[in-house]
Amino acid sequence: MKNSKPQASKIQTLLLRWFRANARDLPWRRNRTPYAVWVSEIMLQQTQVATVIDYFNRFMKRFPTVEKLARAKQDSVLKLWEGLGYYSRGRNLHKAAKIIVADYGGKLPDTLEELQKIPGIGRYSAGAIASIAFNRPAPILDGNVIRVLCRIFRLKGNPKETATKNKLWQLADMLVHTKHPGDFNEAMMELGALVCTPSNPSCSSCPLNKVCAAFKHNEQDSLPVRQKKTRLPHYTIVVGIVYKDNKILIDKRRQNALLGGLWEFPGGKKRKDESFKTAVAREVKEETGITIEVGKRLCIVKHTYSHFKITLHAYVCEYKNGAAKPLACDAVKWITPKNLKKYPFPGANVKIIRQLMNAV
DNA sequence: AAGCCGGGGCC
DNA sequence: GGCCCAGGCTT
Repeated sequence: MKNSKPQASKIQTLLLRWFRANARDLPWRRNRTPYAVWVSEIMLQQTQVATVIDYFNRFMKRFPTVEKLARAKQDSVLKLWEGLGYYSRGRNLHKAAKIIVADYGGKLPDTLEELQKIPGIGRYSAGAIASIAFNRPAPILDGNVIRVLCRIFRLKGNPKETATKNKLWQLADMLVHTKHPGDFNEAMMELGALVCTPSNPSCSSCPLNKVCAAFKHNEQDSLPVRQKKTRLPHYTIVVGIVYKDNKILIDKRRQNALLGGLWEFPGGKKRKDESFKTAVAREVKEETGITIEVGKRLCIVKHTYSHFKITLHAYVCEYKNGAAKPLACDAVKWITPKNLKKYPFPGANVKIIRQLMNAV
């Protein structure tokens, strides 16, 4: 580590020069207000730039200020988040907007410590907002920076482990440019996204190839080290499209559950010892209390999450009796088919809705 | 420290 | 089909 200090200014100079010539024109770089930086950083958590752009533009158009966001209904916020994933980000962003208006006079705090008290803002996002929006010399460490640092310094520890992560934070802190911290941090991420990519990095055109220890030893393809893969479990899910007087029953998932706050068709895991139709009737009864008659299967939908896979079997059903109540969910509602698009649904349910519209 | 939380881009 | 992504929260 003793030799890395003298390299810091060289790395800074090379990287900033490269960034000024190669930075992408991104919506959140047009007008770097703290609010815009904050929204973009939350959306960009574990989500690629290309995916975020349209969501960011729609969100900023609908909620141009923190006050507008604070006054919004959660359904409106989640509707704009539909399809983006990690919905706790949307819920926390909304919750945080209310806190910022109520406790911070409508202005985002400008220190690392205060920023990390805001829901949804951790060490990375606090550093990103502090450096990019407020020009404070705070380090950041995201997937891109981890990869760049592991290669430049030829770090062979597992980045998932705390000891390695601490070393990386230390390096990021040592390197961050005092006068241009935001540009430097963005440059590190930009390099990771465009040049120092996970596979087939463009080392020959990298501005840092002269100072990169991994490149020197031709180890850029094996760093950072990654851990072993595990097989994803698979579940069979049944759902009911329950009709009553040309209306369909939907329920709102519990806030802290997977896909919390989103609406869905009632259903759940099929047991091994029961038929599909029995499973649909049982799940709908357990969730909403009503009795139904299960009709024909509408479609089969496959969907992969981070930690498991599901195959969804959707059945068209007819309401029989009982009053729908939110027994295992936060709310239930009978809505007309054309109102389906007004509610936020998980991706797998959107696939079903698409099939439903095609069938009509 | 480990598990949980989505969906899409890319190879 | 697997890896990765401008991570944070909970236990």
